Amino acid sequence: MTEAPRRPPLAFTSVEDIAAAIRDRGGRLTAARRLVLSALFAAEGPVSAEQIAQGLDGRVVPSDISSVYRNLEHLEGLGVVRHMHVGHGPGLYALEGGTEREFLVCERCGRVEAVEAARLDPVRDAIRTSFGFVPRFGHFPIVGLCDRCAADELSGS
Amino acid sequence: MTEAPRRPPLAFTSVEDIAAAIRDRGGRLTAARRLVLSALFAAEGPVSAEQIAQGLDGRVVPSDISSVYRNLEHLEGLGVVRHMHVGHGPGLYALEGGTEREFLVCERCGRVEAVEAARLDPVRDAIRTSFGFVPRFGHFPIVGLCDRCAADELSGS
DNA sequence: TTTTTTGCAAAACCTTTGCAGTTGG
DNA sequence: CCAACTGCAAAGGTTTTGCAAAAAA
Repeated sequence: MTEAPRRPPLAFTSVEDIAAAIRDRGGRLTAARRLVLSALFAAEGPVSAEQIAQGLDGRVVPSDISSVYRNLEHLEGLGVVRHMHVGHGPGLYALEGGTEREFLVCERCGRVEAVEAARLDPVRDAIRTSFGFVPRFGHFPIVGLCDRCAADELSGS
Repeated sequence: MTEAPRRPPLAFTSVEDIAAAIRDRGGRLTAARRLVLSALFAAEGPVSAEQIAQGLDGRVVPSDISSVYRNLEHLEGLGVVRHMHVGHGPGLYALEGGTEREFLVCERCGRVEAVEAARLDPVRDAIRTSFGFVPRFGHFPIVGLCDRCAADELSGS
């Protein structure tokens, strides 16, 4: 036994694809919900609720922030979305892609790098073996210095 | 070369011990500042600014929360204190002890386990080798399940 | 005496909640 | 039609800031 069971990846690829999942659970595909989903599809990485509400710099229609929060929460319950906390700012939301991903967050430049979850297996194993502790990087990702910033830090800063 | 240089541990053992460090930088050892320090010495683990302001359940004198925040920030600048973020709640503050410590935070029961920083070297190495990313667990510790909660989770939940 | 620090109040920031009205199915 | 949802406004929790009064050196 080396790895804990990993939940099956959900491979949603479009808003319509998600519609069924929403209705299956008694939910409704409203305009506001559609909007949150299209924002998440339009975003290239994890984004804040406020970025979504403001329309992602013109890429989608702006909307009410409390509805955005409620919809993100709803979609998270469906397994379609997840959120994580990086640094001092607001939480960041992303679609749960078809592939299991974890994130490495640079605390210096803010870059958020997605990595295949499986590539962190040795790391999880090392921590479990040494401390009897099972790390979960999904909600509170690994924070540190990306390659560029690590290099900068060694020289001048 | 396997490890990044680690900042020299500061081995403050009492409030008076820290007084010199404060004055060296033009700071003053006021009653409010003394109070924050004694709260940190009295605490058995990382505590929130509000816990300190409220007097740590009667163990120290209560004080104004904005002064607590300002003093924690000041002491952090001196290298005497550090803070970390665990879960959704307020930030937690602790004295920078003589030994380098990192923390493992259980996202289920809230337990904060201190571990010797050196014991995480293999973990840091693995991440740096695989991703060219230098993790720093000081400010955003490793979150997951402690041994007890991991066991519970496997059985009933 | 001079500069730092305090205590209070108010604001800022992120997120949640109450509610009357709207809408999807 | 009716439960689910919306938009607005208000509140909640954490942290920061402005400012006149107090205190350390």
